[in-house]
Amino acid sequence: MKKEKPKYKQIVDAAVIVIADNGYHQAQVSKIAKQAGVADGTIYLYFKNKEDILISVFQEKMSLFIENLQEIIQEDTTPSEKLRLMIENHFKVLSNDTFLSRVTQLELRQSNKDLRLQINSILKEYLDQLDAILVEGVESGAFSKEMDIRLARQLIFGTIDEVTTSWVMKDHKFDLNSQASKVYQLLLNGIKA
Amino acid sequence: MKKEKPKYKQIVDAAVIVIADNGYHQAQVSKIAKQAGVADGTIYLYFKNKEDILISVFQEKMSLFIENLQEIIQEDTTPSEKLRLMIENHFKVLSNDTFLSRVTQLELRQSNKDLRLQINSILKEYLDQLDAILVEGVESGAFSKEMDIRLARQLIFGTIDEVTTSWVMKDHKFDLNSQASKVYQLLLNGIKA
Amino acid sequence: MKKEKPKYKQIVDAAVIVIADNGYHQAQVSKIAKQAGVADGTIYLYFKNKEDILISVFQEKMSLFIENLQEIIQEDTTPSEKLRLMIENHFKVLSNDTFLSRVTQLELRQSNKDLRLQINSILKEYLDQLDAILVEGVESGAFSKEMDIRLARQLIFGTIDEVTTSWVMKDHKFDLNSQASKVYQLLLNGIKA
Amino acid sequence: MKKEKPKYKQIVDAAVIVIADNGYHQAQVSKIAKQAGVADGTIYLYFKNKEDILISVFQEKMSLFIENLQEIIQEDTTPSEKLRLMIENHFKVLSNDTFLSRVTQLELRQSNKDLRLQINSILKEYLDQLDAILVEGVESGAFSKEMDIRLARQLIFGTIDEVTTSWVMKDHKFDLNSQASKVYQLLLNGIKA
DNA sequence: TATGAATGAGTCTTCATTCAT
DNA sequence: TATGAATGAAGACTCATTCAT
Repeated sequence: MKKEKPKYKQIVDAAVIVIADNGYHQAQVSKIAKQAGVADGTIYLYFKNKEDILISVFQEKMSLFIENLQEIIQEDTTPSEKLRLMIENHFKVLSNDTFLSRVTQLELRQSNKDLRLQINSILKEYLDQLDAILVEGVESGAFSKEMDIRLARQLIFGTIDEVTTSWVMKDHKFDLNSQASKVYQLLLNGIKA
Repeated sequence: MKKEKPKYKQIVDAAVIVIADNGYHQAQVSKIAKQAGVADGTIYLYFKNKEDILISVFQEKMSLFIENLQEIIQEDTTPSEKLRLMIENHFKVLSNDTFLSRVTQLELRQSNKDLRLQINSILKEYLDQLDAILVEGVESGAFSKEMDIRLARQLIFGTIDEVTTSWVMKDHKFDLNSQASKVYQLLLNGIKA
Repeated sequence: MKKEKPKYKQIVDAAVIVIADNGYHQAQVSKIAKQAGVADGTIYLYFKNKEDILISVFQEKMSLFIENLQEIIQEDTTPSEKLRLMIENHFKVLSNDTFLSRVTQLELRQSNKDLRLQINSILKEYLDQLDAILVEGVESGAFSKEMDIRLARQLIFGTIDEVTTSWVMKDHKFDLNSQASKVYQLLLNGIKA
Repeated sequence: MKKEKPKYKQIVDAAVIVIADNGYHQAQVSKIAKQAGVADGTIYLYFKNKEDILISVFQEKMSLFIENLQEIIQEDTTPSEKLRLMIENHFKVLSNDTFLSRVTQLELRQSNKDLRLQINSILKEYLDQLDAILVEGVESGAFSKEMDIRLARQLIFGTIDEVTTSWVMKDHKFDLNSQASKVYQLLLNGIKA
């Protein structure tokens, strides 16, 4: 499978760096190829077109969130604790890779509607995991029975995303990880029973 | 002042329609000129460049939120009630102009970092109003004393924005206004004392 | 009408020269623009795309044949004489413009099937004129009553085209005009009553 | 000799099919290799470059005409009869292989001047055979003494080629073989004594 | 002989902006 | 003020050919 070949990963990683450094609109295929140490044409042996590179970037990096999240959910903890771990994990992954955080919070959002629809469908898996936590919480009585799951999801994801974007736009000047417990507390208040 | 001349408004309104109809990347200056009923060159008598048009679009339309919000704050109501009215107002303004909602939630976000920084500085006035409500709420004892104002602002704005974007991406299929009271309740829970 | 603007003709004439000099596959749009003395982008104010330039070259230049031919047919002469004049005219037009002859006999034939279908539909008007002469000749008894019009047209056009192409491929080394009477005699023998 | 190796013929036959199916400009080396069941690189063990493949296609397939023609000429018949048999043979060979007819009449003509010069030199052998018939006819008194051999050759070849191309462009909709006697008659009239 | 992954040169087209009128 | 014809820079993608295995 092509995704397991080293050059595939080489190019995806190069794309993250080039986009973070130059911005989405200045991330030419030739720059990505140069950063990856391959010829321009080689890109097209692994990706259908430029859009395909960007989708793959998101797909590959999103898995960092999702894989961790699955471990957390499998653990034998309460829904509230799962939520806290999810927020901590989200902030930790992005804190550890400021290149990636620029790309996901700022640059990739400059793509057109088609690309964003594709990104959303990748994101869906993450949001589905979040929904599962919320449903479990309602059923266990930890979260409010009147709660609208979709709204709660938008509350949580919207807040996390806004906090993260703000952190990136302020050039990572404050410590994102240390925000986690306060964000958790605010969100938990909103949804708890 | 140039902003009061009829052609200035003509061009800004034309830009909203063209961007909503064609998307950000397909909103060429010549299309905006045609929609506004002026020559391409005339645009440059009123705007420095294309970016200047887009900033002006945001600036002009943002005032819809801010003017209403000021009336609300001036009213003699509790901070919680002000928050509720602000959410309702936000949803109402966007519900009334689906063209505008497409433009602010989807299309204008495809701009580059510089443009978004400018947009953020316009947005700041709106967020400052929100901060004022929050401060008032803390001082009056309605909102939690431990609350971090910045985080609370991100909680509120992030959630409103996420709900709205989701509504636009689902082609306005559900009624945004009717979400207001549930969103208010969730957010209030998060921040109340 | 856009075809009357000087730049339209400037570009068509430039295209003939560039194609004749460099060959069909080496006739880049930028070369044509340079030869025409305009910017690359200007080409696209007058032509939809590169293919449109090539079709226009054929269209504009084909009219040289057709307009002359109409004068000849309107004259009060016998069908045989009309045929003779048509052949002479064909050879004369191409003899007078060796650039054009390279382009029509060699270069434009390297185009893909779509373009050639378009060229054929332009050519049709010319062949219709030829058919008219043939029909008139059959009716007047000058040409054989058993003659198949389509075959006769292919005999005449095929021969003229082969003679001309051969002249071009031999770098115009012999005098094309002086072949006219012999070609006429051969063709007339083939079709006369 | 490499031309007798099985893979050589495999590749030439694959090229005919690929060109007929996809057109000259869409006949990439990799498609030909795939159709032939060999690796891309293997092509270059048997052919110098892509042009060499195309020349070989013409060379190999042209022999179909020439070998038959030699048998006809060796027979003890009159020059007029030889001409008739040559026309019939030409039409028959192409009728029997519509793939080949597309390739020779339409696709291979999209090649550049160099390739066409090479093709012409291969064609020369065929035209030389035709010349021999014409000379014999003049000497035997069957064809006109004033006849210009080169013009007569262009009359005959140009007509046959035009009829055939027309048949291909009309998607082989009429029966080419049945045109032979009428074409023969027209041509004979043109050149007979 | 045979493979096929890698190479990298080459080009059409768009569109924000200008400037002579 | 207003016009709109003209400008020209910039970039994604293809495919014939090579060469290490």
